[in-house]
Amino acid sequence: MFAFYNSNITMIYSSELIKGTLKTIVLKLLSDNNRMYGYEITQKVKELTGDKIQITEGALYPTLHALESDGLLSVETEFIGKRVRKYYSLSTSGKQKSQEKISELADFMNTMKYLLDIKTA
Amino acid sequence: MFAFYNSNITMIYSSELIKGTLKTIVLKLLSDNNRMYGYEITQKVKELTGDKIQITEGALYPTLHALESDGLLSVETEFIGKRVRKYYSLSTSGKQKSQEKISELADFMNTMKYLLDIKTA
DNA sequence: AACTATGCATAACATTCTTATGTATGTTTG
DNA sequence: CAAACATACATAAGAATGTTATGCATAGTT
Repeated sequence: MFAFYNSNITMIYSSELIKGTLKTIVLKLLSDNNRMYGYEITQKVKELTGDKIQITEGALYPTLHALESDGLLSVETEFIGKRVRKYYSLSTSGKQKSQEKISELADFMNTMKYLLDIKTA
Repeated sequence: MFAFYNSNITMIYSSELIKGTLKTIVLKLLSDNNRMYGYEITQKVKELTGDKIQITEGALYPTLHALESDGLLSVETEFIGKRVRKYYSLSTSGKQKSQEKISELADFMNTMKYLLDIKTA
């Protein structure tokens, strides 16, 4: 057996950290890319994070559906050969929401950075 | 009615962001402070974050119990007058775990900062 | 006397993931 | 050319981890 199985050579973040950030990540990517489909989003995140963040399909697709039913995304279904592909893009309210969520997360991270760095002794 | 009800004058982060960071926050505070009790932790976090992060008791106490049963924390019960107070401090493995979780979160935040800032167009 | 703060605890519920499973097409490789 | 891998969607059961509500009790403030 290999002892490297759970090593940090490629550190994948413990899943709980991703929680709560997924919607923001999706909205951010869509605000930069006009339109994307689900599988593309998973690959883009992997690529941009050097495999550190891997979005599972079980998490992504329900999230996309939720964002859509909240009116933040619009969808266009296309066929590549016989295979379906669903392109998502931000609606007007989605663009606004996107900015809000990005700001909030950026602010939160500053706060967390402060919390982690300070010595409170 | 007041329109300021949900305003951002004092922006409290949407709760989903806190998820997954609570254990790390607790471990960090304990690594800086030798020993602390639950209520003190909630107040310290409020103070350090300018009320932006408010840890609820319903989240904190179960978390402290979980960290304790994982052997990361040890407890000393004291009485202030007639009122009980439970002081928590890091065990040896808790100190190690604390460092790991802090590193992971710091790394995660760098990754997220990159993800949020970059333009992928 | 009433209200607020300190200090613990737990239970019902909600949210949001993971893991597993399902279906189907397209591409690469031994 | 068969098997394996990659692309592409979807959903359901279960786990994890919060919120909200409630409960109890003591201490301080108005």
